[in-house]
Amino acid sequence: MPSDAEGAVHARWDAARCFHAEPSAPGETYAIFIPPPNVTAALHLGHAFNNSLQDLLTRYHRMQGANTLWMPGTDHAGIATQTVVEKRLLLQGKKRTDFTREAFVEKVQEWKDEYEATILGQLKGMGCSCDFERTRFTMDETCATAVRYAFFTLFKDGLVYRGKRLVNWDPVTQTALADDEVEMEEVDGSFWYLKYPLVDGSGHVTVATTRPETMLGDTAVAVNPKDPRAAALRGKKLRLPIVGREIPIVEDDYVVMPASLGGDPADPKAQFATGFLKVTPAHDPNDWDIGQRHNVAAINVMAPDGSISDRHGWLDVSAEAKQFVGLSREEARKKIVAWFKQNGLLEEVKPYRHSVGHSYRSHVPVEPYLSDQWYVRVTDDRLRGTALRAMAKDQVEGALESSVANGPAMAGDGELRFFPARYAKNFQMWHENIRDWCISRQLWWGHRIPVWTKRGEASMLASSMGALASLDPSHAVVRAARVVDGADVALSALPAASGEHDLHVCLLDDAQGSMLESLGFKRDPDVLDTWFSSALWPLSTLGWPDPSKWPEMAGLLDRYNPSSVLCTAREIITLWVSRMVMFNRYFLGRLPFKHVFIHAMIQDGHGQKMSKSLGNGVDPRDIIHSHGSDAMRFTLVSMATNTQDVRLPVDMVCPHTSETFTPKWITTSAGYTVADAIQPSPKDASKKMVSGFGAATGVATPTAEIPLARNTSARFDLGRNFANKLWNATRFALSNLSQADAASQPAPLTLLDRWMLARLELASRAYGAAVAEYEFHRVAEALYDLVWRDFCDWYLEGIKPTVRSNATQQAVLAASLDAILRMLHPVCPFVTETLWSNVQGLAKGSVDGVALQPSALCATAAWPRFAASLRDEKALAEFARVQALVDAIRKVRGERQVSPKRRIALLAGESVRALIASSGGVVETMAGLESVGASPAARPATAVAIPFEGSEVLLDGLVDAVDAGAEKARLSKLIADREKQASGMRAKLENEAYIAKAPPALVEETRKKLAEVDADIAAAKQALAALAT
RNA sequence: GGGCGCUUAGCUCAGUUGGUUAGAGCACCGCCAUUACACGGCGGUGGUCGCAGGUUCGAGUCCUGCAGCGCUCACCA
Repeated sequence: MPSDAEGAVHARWDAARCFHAEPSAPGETYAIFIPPPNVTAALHLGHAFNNSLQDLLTRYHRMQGANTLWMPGTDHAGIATQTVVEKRLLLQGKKRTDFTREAFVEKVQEWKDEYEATILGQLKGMGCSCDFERTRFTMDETCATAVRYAFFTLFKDGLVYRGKRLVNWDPVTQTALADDEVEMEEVDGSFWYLKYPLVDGSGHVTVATTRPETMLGDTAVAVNPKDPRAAALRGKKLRLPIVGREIPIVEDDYVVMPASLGGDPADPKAQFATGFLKVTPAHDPNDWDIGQRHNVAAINVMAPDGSISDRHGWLDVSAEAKQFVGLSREEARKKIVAWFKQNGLLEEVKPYRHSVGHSYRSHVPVEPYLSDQWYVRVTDDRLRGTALRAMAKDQVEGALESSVANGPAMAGDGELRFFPARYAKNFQMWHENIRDWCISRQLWWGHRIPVWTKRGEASMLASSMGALASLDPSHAVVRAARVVDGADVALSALPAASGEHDLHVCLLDDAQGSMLESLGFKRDPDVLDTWFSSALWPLSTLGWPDPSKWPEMAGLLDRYNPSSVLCTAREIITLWVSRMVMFNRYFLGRLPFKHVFIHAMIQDGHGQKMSKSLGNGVDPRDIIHSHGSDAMRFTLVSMATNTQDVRLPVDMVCPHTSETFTPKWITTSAGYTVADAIQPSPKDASKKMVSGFGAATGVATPTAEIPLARNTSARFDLGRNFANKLWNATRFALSNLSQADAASQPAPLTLLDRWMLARLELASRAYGAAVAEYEFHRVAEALYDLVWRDFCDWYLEGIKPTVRSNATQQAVLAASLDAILRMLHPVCPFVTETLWSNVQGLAKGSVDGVALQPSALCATAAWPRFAASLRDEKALAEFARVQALVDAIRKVRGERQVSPKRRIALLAGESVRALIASSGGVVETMAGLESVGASPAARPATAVAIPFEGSEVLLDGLVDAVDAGAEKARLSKLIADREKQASGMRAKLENEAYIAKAPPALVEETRKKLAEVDADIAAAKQALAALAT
């Protein structure tokens, strides 16, 4: 089996250091940064797919002579990794807070070490030609230096700020989440219609809400100014029930009017709206905006754990309201509804199904929560604008807004190109609607924010300014902000200011940290969003900002940034691609990569995304185990079309018997189809195994008796069969080359030889074109047809009788084999490398027009060069006729079930005999001919006729006696087929509009084709008539 | 709700600017243990290209509408 040798092959590559990039080496630059996989878990097939394509690109360009770097590494994945580690600790009955921060980080570090090793092992197992000597981790020293410098620079430049904003708050893990870390889930809820009385006793208004508990923080009620009731209410105030707070009625366009009062009936909100909207700025993002517009207060009534609290900004707690303080948000909701009911202020309750944001981490509803967080001002033109200006002009939809289009020019403007092009639109729309990026996370695992803060009265802070004067401004930046609203205050204005302020000091390194702490400053406990460090990946992996600190990184930054292409899935265009473009351009003034290639997603057999939590991800090691690495890669490459996600039906392998079987599927409560946690062995139900779903969800833990089952998929048979075919073809070719006859002579190139060389030249061009367009399935297709259809089915079969005595043909065979191994190498590196030395060791003649530079390793071999002279159109056309003739004869043999051993005589006219002669024996070999003769005057009784190119070809000796009935049926069917074809063409030619409007060449071709088909019909009819007599 | 994509043979998918008989692999049927390969060879069966309109000499391909599926962004009155 070809896959046996994979380990040995890897050892040879390592020994030769053939994937190590040296920036000083010659060649065009070709660089790829791996999308660093999260260290949360082992890689699945989605990663295998992503990396197979990157390796194909890398190896292809390496063989083209490029100076290549494929930069590997892993991502610390802040929230995700901390979560998995916390879950594991929970199984041991421990919580994060049972540890010190340092001790906990140590635990996470252990997990990271384990999975980083697993991931790198998987990459090697897949044959990835990464420069493993340069492997980075987003939290290693090099990356940490880059993160620190980037944050410091952004802070200094005013692009990082502290803001009091509503964030997506996870009350369980008590951290802010980025917008994209919130998952929407459909929830059955209710609409509660609450009455708020007017202060003047003249009645009430009714508001509708899905979250009655937030009413404690209401500071206004809004009404649409067009609402007919608005005028009468203008200037009036409401008495907020329970709290007793007097709140204004404000007028705002945002409010949807009920359908009955002229609201748009198509707007679902108009169906249930009352026209009055309670405004709770501290607990709803839209209300926050309304509050800003009308200058009403934001009153936070919740503690960070989501309970009702009077200690986080709520001061006017009435005696009536006291009973709700301390309740969870769920309990508070029930009790507040009950209170309204008791007091006759609950008008109505309607059931309502709507989607609610849930934490992707703890899966509880996210609370919009007012808190202080750090933001990157990505809305600034220096970030957003540079990203938009980077786009290739022809991929921009419409025109960029003029303020962006007229922004400062920069290297790389207009050079960022997406493949497929439609994804450019995603990128553009994201930036056109971008909002500032919340980058602080209340976690322990990550890059800690390098800001020290002291809070106090302005005058007190001003007095400690003196001590800060000693700080080196190139290593420390000081800023002040009002606590009340987070607004920046100039340091010079601080002494005159009043009220509480924050003094923030951002440090480039920790050297001055203890000095600040002795002054009463405290370091921010939060860490940065994972994507902050990911955004720097094309910079940090190359030693930015100061490569001189790491001697082995000298020259990397200038050589490999910008890189050639980023290969990734569409889901992270916004999270990652955008931010890399913004940061790379901001910090370095260039693009991080010129191309963005977005590939399909790998789904399971039920069309579901492979996910860690579902456990439906397939480990590439399972597929390597069942099919081999090359087979996996070839199959994945062949599935890489640019429109369609890949659906992969997955089977299970019984660990007890090694049998492959289809597991029992179940549907989870969330509606996913997964393999039941425990599966019985197909032949012996007493033996059991655990599925990936069982292991991932913790429903079942694998043990020695009930082990984890591997997965496999019949889809990979394609690749396995292909690798096997190549293996056997090579063996056969080698045996012919080593057993050449002593009398072997040079000879002119046969048609078959010329055809094979032309096919190689053609395949190489098709390959290059497909790679340039990132259409990888066309690469697999070109290789499959070249190796299997052309080389094995026709060339190897065709040369069998002649190759041992024809030295020229041996040279062509050896050159073809050598070129095929080279071309196949980027897709199937292991089998080609294993076979390589055998083929390289051949003493063989050269072939004119084929340049095959010698190389010790296939991995470092040069791409085969084919002269344009090999592009022999005549040979291609003539051999196509040979194939058509052979096919026609084989078809009759197949239909008549003639034994392959049976040799037959062919009788035909001059042109067919000339074609057979020019084929150099190929027709005789492939069609099983014993002799070729001229058409006789009298048709032999045992001859069977086939029409070919408009004339009759007789096959004699095919059968002992012609079965007239069967022959009639065969010929009649053939005639019917051709008649159908002819009538279609005839109809066309009789259509005057076709003659008049279709291109003349096409009309001419139709005429020619029709004449040929008609001739075939005539020949077949003649044969039919001969049968009748 | 906005955007994007998909719907082609039993299954998984190709099908480049509209062009002559819509392809592949698997599965299925027949023949073949022929000296590279049964993970093989040769031959075959199988599709009114989601539905309804339109443009065109000509539509799987372009346009409009509809239906279903998926992804993504937005949305908790």
